[in-house]
Amino acid sequence: MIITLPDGTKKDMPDGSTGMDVAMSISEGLARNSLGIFVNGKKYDLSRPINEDAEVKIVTFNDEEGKEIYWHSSAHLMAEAIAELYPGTKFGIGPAIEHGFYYDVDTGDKVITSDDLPKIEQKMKELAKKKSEYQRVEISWDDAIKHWKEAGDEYKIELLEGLQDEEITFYKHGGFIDLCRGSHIPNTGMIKSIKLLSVAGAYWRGDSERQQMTRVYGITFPKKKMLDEYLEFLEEAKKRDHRKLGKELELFRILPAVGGGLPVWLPNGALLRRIIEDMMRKENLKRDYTEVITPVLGNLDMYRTSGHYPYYKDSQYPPITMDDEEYLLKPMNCPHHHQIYMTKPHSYRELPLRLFEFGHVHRYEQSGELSGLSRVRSFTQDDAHIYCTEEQLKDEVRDCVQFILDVAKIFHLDEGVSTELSFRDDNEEKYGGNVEVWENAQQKLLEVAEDMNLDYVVSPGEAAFYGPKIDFILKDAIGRKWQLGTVQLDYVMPERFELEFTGADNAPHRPVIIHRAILGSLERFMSILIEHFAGNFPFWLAPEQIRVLPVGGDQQEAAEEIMKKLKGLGYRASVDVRSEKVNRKIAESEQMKVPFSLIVGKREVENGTVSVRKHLEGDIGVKSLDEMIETFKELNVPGAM
RNA sequence: GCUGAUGUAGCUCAGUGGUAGAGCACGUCCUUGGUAAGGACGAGGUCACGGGUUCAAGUCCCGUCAUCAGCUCCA
Repeated sequence: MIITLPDGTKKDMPDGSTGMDVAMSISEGLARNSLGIFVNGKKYDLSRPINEDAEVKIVTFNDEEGKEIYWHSSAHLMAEAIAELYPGTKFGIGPAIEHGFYYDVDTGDKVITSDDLPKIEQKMKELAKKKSEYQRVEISWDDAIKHWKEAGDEYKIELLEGLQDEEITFYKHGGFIDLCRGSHIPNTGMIKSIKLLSVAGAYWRGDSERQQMTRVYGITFPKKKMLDEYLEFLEEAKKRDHRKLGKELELFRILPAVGGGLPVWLPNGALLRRIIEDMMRKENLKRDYTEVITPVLGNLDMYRTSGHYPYYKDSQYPPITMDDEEYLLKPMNCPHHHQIYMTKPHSYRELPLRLFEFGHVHRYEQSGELSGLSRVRSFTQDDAHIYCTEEQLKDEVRDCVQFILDVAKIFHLDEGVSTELSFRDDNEEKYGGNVEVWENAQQKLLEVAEDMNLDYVVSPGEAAFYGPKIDFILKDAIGRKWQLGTVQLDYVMPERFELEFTGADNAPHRPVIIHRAILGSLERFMSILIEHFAGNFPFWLAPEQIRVLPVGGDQQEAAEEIMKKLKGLGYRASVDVRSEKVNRKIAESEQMKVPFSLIVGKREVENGTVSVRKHLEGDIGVKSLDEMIETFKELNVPGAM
């Protein structure tokens, strides 16, 4: 048979050769590190014979698919350990996840807690050392059912019932056997470094009506160094947690007295937010958007017209009734903007009309969902609606995409931007508008993605009910991905609100609406920004940019003069005149992550200079104040670092 | 919303049924200093809230609220 490798190389190998044979034929090193093989796109164990001509791809831990196989096998190893330690345990599912794996287990009366993790971890290490081979066993459905009935595991039986017409396989290693599609790594000995991370409750099949099982999370690596790096990454993420930094840097607080999910902005945070808003306002105006302001309440009928009410009742605050009229705390700005569009007749000459607003909305998120600034009940979107003609649509979408990319660059979030095109799923009925219009719109989005060279994936079934969209996924400084900007096409609202413009033919036409947000919600964006910069904001963003520190009492006046001069030039400066040692003042300025500390002692006063300490860099020497002001000027620009 | 954990001074946290604590922050005073925390004294508490058990509750029980982890949800 002919085996074709990913680089196109063809190898003639005997029928029945295994993935391991293929790996061996390439190099011994590869054979040692391979975790699985894809044969004509299907996952195979390395020990499974290949019986036909095939295109193959061997995967190692460096491949996403390799990690998936490795962690899935690790989940089996953990299950074996749990089964040995807690006989009678029933097992749900145990997949690989983005970082590691989990297994849902039902240990009956004995509940596994985090205190038990070291013991399980230890057992896994013992079992791994045995280098037990993972063996694939093909079995009939009836025999499979029989097996799990004997084992008394109703979860596996339920899984099997959903697999009646499929090929059933078991995987066996050491003393453990599991219903599993595979594939797996050759043997448990390849799992070297093991860390169990946490336990949590999880519903069987994700259904909150059903049995809650214990989900045990873990991660494994082929090298200890990789585990150490991962644990370091977790530490780093913890250090950057915006909830912790938000408190330490006095940016925001969530006060029980105010309410869950209702953050209050402290002076530093309010400043930071206004800086971002001012920058965004300028960027919007530059791109020919016009700003509008609409109230946080709106007549309920308007939301009935838009179709938002009552479908999304679950996430809305209950309506307020006044003078026999019902009002809703607005959960989105769209209908308000449509009403603004409707205040006067429009000519095709006015289009595209771009309305933007820092729209303050309220959504009643489930209590268990609330988390810092990432998920709140009161937040502000940098929302905009573009009313345009079908012909203008593509250009407008392209401009929105460029806008998002430009802003990502300003915040240094432009490395590794990816996008998701959310399209309709023709098997579902939730969508408004007709199919051809959708097809056309989706085609346009695809074209934009292609033209602009976006890194994109298409996700059918992820579209909003009113139209397809492009979502942007940005990567922060430590590689975590966040969904931020979104551009959504809408053919439904113009119909519902009967929006019109007069064309060149003097006849009424329907505009198309683009919904777009660059940052999404200011709150969420700022949580990401805080973590991205670890609180070390660049000069132009820092709420406090410069702190002047007199060394002794004699320099107090000179220091105050400097502070006033800087403030006069528009910088956010302060002075620390307390009768503390300069060491102490420096320590506190550094803790608050102020970008520049200007130390003013006897020598500096005499020479009209300042001794400059830059946050994260330390003492950078004595400079003239004018020279520093030049530096500040260069740094006080959005995007500068 | 569900499961579990947590809730003590502004912050971080000790406190296993018997007089509410520490460090930092805060105030006053001393100290006037040179690149990450000088000293003394002082003030500060509805131990989240409500109920219960007990001679006695920060501590045990129940409920509520909030926070955290995970699940479910996120138009």
